Amino acid sequence: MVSIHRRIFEDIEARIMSGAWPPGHRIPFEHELVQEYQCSRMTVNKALSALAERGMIIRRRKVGSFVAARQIDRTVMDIQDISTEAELAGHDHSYRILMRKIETLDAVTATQLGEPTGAEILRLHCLHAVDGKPNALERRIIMLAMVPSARTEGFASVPPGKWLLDMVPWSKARHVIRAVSADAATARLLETERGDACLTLIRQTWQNSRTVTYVEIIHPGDRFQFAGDFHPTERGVRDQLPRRSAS
Amino acid sequence: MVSIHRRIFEDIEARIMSGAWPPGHRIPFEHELVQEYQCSRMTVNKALSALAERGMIIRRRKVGSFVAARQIDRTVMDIQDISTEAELAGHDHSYRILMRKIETLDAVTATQLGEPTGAEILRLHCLHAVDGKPNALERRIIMLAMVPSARTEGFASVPPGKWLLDMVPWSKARHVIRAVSADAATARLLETERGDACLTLIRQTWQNSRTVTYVEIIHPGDRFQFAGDFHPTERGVRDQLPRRSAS
DNA sequence: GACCCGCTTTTGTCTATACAAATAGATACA
DNA sequence: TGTATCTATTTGTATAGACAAAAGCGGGTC
Repeated sequence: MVSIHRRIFEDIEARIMSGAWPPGHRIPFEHELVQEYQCSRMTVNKALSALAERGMIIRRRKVGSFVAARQIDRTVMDIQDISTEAELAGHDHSYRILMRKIETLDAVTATQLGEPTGAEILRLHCLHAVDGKPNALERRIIMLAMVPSARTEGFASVPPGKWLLDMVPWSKARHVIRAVSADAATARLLETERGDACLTLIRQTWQNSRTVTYVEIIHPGDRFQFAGDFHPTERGVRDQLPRRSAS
Repeated sequence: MVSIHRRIFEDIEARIMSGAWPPGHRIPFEHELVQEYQCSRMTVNKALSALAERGMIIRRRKVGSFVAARQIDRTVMDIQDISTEAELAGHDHSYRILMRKIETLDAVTATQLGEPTGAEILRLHCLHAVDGKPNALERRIIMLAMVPSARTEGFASVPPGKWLLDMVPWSKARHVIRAVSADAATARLLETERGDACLTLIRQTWQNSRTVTYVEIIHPGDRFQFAGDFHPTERGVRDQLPRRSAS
């Protein structure tokens, strides 16, 4: 037994997804749907508001509701913690700390991070392995002002990524994915050849516009990829005017 | 002037984002918020339902509402059409068709795509340049059964990616990002060195579980990257039980 | 024509009320 | 002890009615 607003939502969603109602098509007015489904306007309103919130339709007073334009240009990527990912896939994960050093931010890195030069940081290098084979090299900077407890944490039993996630509240994250060639040191650690293509994920995490941590995770290109699905139901909200076509 | 349900939503969101209400923390009951905001329960319910829909909180009857566990593992990536992307950034975009051939699916590719061997396809190779410099090599397969009008389209003025987007309804897309080393032919076309790291985007688009198009877009690694932001407000919905801690 | 005013339509918000569904916890019972 | 049942609490859904806000449209005036 599904609720009425859910049924209205799904009926309309199905018509949009199938292409029966193309972008720009006018959705029936609330009072029309009230007639069709024999329910109150609040119920219809709830269904249409939910569709609008998901970006499937655009609503405008006095004008009506319209199927939103398609967007293929946004996709939701699963970018997980390495240990979590390995566990989910049923693989064995291990890691070891290669370097752990407290220092101050040099000018170049400071600019790159948008933080003041001289700020105290913890620099961590860490090698991850999945099923015994090197899978990722993690190079991390933790802002000690934001995470004072990192000063005494040895990360012996919990990897730094996971530890930080549980420890520190954050409000924004930015990811960048790059392809780079392995330099000699990286190749040696990842047990691959110098010059081989590597997939690098860079993640910077903020809390209230102050950096919490910055990390580069370098994966061997022959053992790693990122994947993401896009369903039109997840389309992002974007300002767009309804087309005046097909009604 | 913001609406009441919006204000409740934002107040709670702010407390979650700041870390004042950590994961597992119990949100006040609806009747408590009714008291606090001096409004009806429907209004409170709307705010809390919206928070639940966004995955910020978990609600359970007779138990209450709780701050959901943090998820950093999903990010929204902008993966745009090459020409659109260049235009947005104020650059000049051009392309030329390297190959355009109608053939039938061989067994290997058919399996890879999950389509029947022997299906008629249009195979397209296309080189994109931004500000005169090669920026991407596009290798595309279009299923002619799904897009019959592609048979006669020359793609002289509209690049295939854009043309398809406007032409064909689709219901699902899958993206994969990989790092690969350039082979000799690719390197020559992209004006880079053989063996250089390249960032490859693979996109397969379906309509009702039938493939519409499959494309590999190979970017030179020194001229390209993907970026995506994650805001906790956009966190995905996932089944999780409330923790019994902090109340 | 350009501009302003008021009418009408459509969506947005809110209330007070009602009952249903889920379920934790208490109670009765074998 | 374990199990079935009852009860109280909380969220989920729905209703009818009301007014507000946005905006297209037409009419009137200059």
